[in-house]
Amino acid sequence: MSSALRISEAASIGLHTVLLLAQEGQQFLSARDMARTMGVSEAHLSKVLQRLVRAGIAESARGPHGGFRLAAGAEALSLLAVYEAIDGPLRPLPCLLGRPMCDGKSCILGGLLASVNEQIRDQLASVRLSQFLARASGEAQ
Amino acid sequence: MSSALRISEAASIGLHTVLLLAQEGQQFLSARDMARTMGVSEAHLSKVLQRLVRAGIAESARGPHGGFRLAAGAEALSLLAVYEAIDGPLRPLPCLLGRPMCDGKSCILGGLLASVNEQIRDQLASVRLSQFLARASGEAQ
DNA sequence: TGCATTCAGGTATTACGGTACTGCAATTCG
DNA sequence: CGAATTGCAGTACCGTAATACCTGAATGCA
Repeated sequence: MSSALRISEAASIGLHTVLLLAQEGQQFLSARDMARTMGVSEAHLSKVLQRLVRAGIAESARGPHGGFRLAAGAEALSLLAVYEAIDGPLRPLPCLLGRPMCDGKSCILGGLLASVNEQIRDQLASVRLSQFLARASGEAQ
Repeated sequence: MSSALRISEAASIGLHTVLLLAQEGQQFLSARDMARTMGVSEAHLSKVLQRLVRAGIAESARGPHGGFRLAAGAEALSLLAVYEAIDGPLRPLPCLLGRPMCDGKSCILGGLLASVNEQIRDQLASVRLSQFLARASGEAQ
């Protein structure tokens, strides 16, 4: 009974994390530091970071002075790619389960929800990580 | 890891139910019939119907030949009102929990998600139940 | 070579949504 | 007028999924 069209907290953390990493450039950031910066639990963040690494969006280094940074070429990625790396692919959202009622003709809700979904997709896809890149060398955006 | 921007099944059922009721006009529809029509569980539908009644969107009649129908004046309502009666108010969606990071300046994600949310709101608010009203007296739409 | 640091994976816990059950009111028929 | 049937209303249970925790493995430095 609580909320609305929900985006998972994990996805939110992931998006913010990627932004942080982009701002840091080649520098490594530890999970602990990022957790403090964002004010989220380090445990939860770690899990999200694992997803990003496995998806090839970030890369990790262990040991002292280790941490995470954006993988090479990740600047070209969109926020949509990041989102899908965490929460899985963005579903087509076919209406509901409505075979019996909404299959034949185009259900009003189906059309409506589909268009909303398209808009979300477009918005996420239109933003690239390169917009937030702050080069360590000093070259501003 | 499963889905995406999610709309609850309860909300979907509620929206469809209201459409069904609108098409039926003054006639009462039993929960069982509607459940069959939509292909959803009667128990779950009942819960949704309770919400609609308490919100003043639908009205119920007990006993034989009872059921549910749209409340007087409900034709003027929008799909947004129906949605909020079921899933609660549509949150402003402030970003995530991001006080520490996103409070001061406008967070990029906050702005993005907020605009998406606005679009959803507008879409839902632009559709009125009267569009689906089929008068029992015979006057076509 | 040993120790401190940090990531990696698996495991428990909590919260939410969905489901099922039981109770109450109204109507209709005998 | 009374009883049984019909159908809504509220409550309680259960399963799933998201979140928080905990232990282990690997790396780099002294």
